[in-house]
Amino acid sequence: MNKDRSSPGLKAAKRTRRPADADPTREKLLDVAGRIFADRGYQAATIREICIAASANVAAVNYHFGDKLGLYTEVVRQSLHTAKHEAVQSALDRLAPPEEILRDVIRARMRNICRGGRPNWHLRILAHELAQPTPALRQLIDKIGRPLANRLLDLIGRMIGLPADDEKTRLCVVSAMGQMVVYDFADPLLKSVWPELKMTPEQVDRIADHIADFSLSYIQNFRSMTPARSIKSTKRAVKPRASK
Amino acid sequence: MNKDRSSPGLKAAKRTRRPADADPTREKLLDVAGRIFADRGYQAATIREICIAASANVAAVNYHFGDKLGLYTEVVRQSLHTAKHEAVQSALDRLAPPEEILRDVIRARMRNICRGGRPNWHLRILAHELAQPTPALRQLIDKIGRPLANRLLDLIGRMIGLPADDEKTRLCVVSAMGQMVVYDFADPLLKSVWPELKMTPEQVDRIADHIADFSLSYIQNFRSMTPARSIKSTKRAVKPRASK
DNA sequence: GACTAATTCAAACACGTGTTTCATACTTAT
DNA sequence: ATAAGTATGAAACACGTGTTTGAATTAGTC
Repeated sequence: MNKDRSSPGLKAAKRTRRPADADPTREKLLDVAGRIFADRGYQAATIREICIAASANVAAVNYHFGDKLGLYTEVVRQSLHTAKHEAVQSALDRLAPPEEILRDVIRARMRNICRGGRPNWHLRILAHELAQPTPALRQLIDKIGRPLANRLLDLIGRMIGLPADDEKTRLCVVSAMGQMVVYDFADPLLKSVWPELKMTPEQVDRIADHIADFSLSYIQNFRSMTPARSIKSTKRAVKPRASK
Repeated sequence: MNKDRSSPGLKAAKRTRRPADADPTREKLLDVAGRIFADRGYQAATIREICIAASANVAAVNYHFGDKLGLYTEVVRQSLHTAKHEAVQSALDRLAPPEEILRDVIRARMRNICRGGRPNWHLRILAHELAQPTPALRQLIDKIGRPLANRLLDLIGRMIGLPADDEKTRLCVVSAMGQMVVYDFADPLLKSVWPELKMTPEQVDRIADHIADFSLSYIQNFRSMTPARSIKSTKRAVKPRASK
């Protein structure tokens, strides 16, 4: 509790060597911690393992970040400010037919799962947070989960002609997102029942296209299948069971 | 390592009171451990917490189950032998049109997520296992994940007229399963962007029907959209973009 | 080159964990 | 009632964890 040490973890001004912002051990620590937190989770990851991998002393974490949670939240904070999620956002800002926007968003999101063959650790941290929440979960939801979901609600709501907060709109958004997130959550299960799944860039693009096709098939036909629904939207639309 | 104690954890024959199979503390321990393991995960759950909740001594776990992992694997084993997943299996065994089978399977699976309002802890254990695998993961995959996936591959493969191991068939199965599992994996995220999601039995049924409609829309139209594909199956079918 | 602050290091600390010990109460068969 | 095996209880143990300490080392400034 007592922070009588100099503890530059919250240092406001470092006298020298600020411009390059290159504190080698601090950077190395963040880099290594990101990967280790991502595949072990916050609790299971140990400071000693991180420090050994970063060739740093155990006390380095407490010196530079205060404590373990400080290191973790800084890792999460940096992962949010990275350009990884920008592709998804920019796809949503494009001026194009909604079908194309949705397709591009799905592709951008899918490409984020694997970055050059290896799974992107930014998303695995979210997976761990959902299983075992830490104080960083709210931050993650507010910064990436909620904005994306809200934009998708608007987009798909327009496509099916229902308000964004209609239950049917939400169901469609969850259906679309569920198809995506299963690939970074259920990874061990997928590998087990689908050995050919290698997540190469080409295959990831095929997956993205499939998800877009799969989703658009229902979304694009929804309007024609629901006869003149009132704007206030009752609970459920008529079942589009046998559309043929 | 040395098990010189009597250690009935692996006891083959208990002299008395076998018929009722009612060892109170053992049963209580299993019951409590199931819930605690389910929402904390294997590592984060502590033996002391479990024993306090079960009004048992800390040594009870080691006495009845050998060690923590023994308790956990027994919890998992019992959760597999329970009747929870039978509804899903029996739905697959029905003699009915494939569309109805798929719809019933989805409904049975969705109803398993929430058992009377409260989330079913059997599935939350799987969620934790996928994030932080333990030796029990393989068991879970082999007993529930793989069989269900294989039957769905057959079912959907027949519906779209492609072999079960075709990439397109797998993509469709993952799309269907992804829509379901997102509801027990991304629970905190869903609650955040969809406050009205209460998972009442009625709403769960609506969700299940939606997932079935959403999936069948693509699956049922797939055949008519792919012109006479060769049996060996090229990589991708023609995009069913504008089916109207 | 000396002084000062920042940083690193090895060691120790405090604490929670799973596990074990051994004494005690209990149950059952003789 | 007695003896033997079963189950429980409180305390202690061994170990890994995050954290702290204080000295040693480095880097920057005059």
